Amino acid sequence: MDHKSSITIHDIARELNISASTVSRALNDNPRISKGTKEKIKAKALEMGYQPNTIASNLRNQKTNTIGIVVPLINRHFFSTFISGVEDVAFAAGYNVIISQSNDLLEKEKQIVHSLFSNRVDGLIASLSMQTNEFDHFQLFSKKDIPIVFFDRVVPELEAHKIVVDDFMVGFKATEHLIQQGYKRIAHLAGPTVLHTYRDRMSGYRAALEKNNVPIDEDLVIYSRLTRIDGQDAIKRLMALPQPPDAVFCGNDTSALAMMVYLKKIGIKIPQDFGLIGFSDEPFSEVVTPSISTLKQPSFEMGVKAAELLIQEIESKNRLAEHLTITMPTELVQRESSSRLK
Amino acid sequence: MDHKSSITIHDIARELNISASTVSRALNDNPRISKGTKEKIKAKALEMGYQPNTIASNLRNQKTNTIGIVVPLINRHFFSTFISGVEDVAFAAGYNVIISQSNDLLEKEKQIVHSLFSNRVDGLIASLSMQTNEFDHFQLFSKKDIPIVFFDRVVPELEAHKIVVDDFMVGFKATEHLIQQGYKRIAHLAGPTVLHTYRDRMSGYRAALEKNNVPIDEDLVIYSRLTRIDGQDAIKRLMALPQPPDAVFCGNDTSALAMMVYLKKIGIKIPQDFGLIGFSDEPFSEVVTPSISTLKQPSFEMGVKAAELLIQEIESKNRLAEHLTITMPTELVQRESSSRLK
DNA sequence: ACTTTTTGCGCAATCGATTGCATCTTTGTC
DNA sequence: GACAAAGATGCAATCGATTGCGCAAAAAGT
Repeated sequence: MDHKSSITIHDIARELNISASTVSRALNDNPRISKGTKEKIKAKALEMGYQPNTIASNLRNQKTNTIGIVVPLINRHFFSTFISGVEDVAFAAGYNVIISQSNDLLEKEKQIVHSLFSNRVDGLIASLSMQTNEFDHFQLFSKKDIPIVFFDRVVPELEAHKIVVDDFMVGFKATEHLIQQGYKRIAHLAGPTVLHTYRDRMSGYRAALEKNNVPIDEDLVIYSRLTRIDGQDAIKRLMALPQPPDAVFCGNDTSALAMMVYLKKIGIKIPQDFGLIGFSDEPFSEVVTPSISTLKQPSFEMGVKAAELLIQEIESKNRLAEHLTITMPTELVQRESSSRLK
Repeated sequence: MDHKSSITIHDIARELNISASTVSRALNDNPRISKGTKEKIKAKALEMGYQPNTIASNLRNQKTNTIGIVVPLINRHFFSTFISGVEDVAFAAGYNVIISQSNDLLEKEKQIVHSLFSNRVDGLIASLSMQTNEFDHFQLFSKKDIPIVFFDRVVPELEAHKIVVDDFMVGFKATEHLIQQGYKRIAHLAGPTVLHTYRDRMSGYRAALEKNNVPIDEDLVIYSRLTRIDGQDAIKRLMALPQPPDAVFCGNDTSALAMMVYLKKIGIKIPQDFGLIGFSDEPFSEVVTPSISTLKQPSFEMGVKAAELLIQEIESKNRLAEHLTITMPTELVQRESSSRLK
């Protein structure tokens, strides 16, 4: 009772005294098999508890019905929500999803991408690691014409489909909102500018200032990795300036929260004395006190879109000639931390 | 330029005028191949950009190096953190992770489990859906001796390994903590009692009350699904009682937060007039005001343990006769919402 | 010089499902 | 009744990597 070799179509065939081909065709509802035989076979399959071996089928069909996902870290609200969206669509379309996290390490990302390739995923959805500055590993896929969809962290160099938000507008809207609320000296905590995302947001920030005739002060722009510590360090530095800012547009909500905690501690009133706005609408942003204004990106929908696009590409015989870039809308969520005007 | 059939070991063999067997053995560092030949082959493989076809290998080896995960929803802090832990260990051990979400639907869970089986995952890690009250679909695995590790939502009926927290102690510690802080009428917002988890926590709650000679009042126990709405409804009901409680142990942090928001709104002071403690230490619990006391479960470590146990089972020739139940420690995180004593 | 052992490698089957082509039946038509 | 056209099913190759067994050549032993 240990040699539980699964039952195969051959076992069914033997029982019924027919050929395995017929069983295979019957199970796949091939019109060449008569109705009667089909029923007999299906009944037998059920009776014997037959479970198809997807591996064998995959090998023969050169298709795995599997999508690979690469993200820096699964355990982050944006990514897990995105993945949730992908999984929903993928499941409905009959695809499995293999997930790997790069931990923001280029080396691990490379390994993962190779592994996913060897596993012959039908398509790939990826957000680059923080370290990623070369892209050869993705060529594996493009060379074999396996579709890729990048999202979030993307680079223009990549010839592939992309799902992004309009980062320029993010920076612009956030900054202009602060201006409209009457803040005068608006700082910006930026992310690593190797990433386009952050460069664009910064451009938006500058553009909003310029448009509203607010002089740009380079002291008010700080570059970091947007962690909690970074936020704390940044706000300390900013408040230590001869002319400290009275508002900050933070590259994410995490750093905005860190700033808020510090400002509260040193007795600065938010939003009366100081305005804060973040990005991405983390779950905590709504429930902290004061609640944090932010720009919400449609994480789940981005995952849905990514999966839809990828699957469409996988299943269409003639691939899109152009590489699509889908820009998803962001939404300003005004909360207490930036609501100085009534 | 469209028939980009991958290069196989046969292609390498042809180029080198040797047999495919030799190539296979060389690539796998089989001692039967001479050093010189190995080097020649590996060099050629690299030159030709050979990428092994894992599918083919899997089929032949009857092993996929893949672990299946089933969770209700990826996009939930506990689950995504758990998965992150699994992925870490799995990757290091050379396993891929296929993730599916049941959306708390029994039907979807069944489909997923079948699909993962057909994909011949080497092992399964699962948390049951809220609806799950039958377990035949898991028999597929046990019958073929494929190891399963359940976590979080488990049921005693299942003959499989389990990773859990000591829910009784959770309830007990939370309740006793409130008692020690001087609260007198302690309510409990419980989850669906079909799940053992919640039954055990309730037992802990009752035990703590009994031990401290606090009479148990059934009006103070409310059953729900622990959503935000549930929390809000529950606290309204509780506060409308002739003798409302002065503290609540909530089945999770989400409902605790909902309660807090309501209590603040109606002007009740936390923790002076009312104590709150939740469960699971959501990211927001630390940063809301007042911060929410809670019991922290080691999500990531649970994932690590689950993966380690599963992989060990997969790779050991003789399986453990016994089914292990690993109980992970929880930690009381005392924060403002329950800190009445200085 | 002859046998035994070791070393290095190839043949062919295997994993389980799929499918082009061939074969055999049945039905239909004149 | 003869022959074509469907209709139903089987044969055998295929997907790509792995491996037990066998064979030949080289090395070691007597």
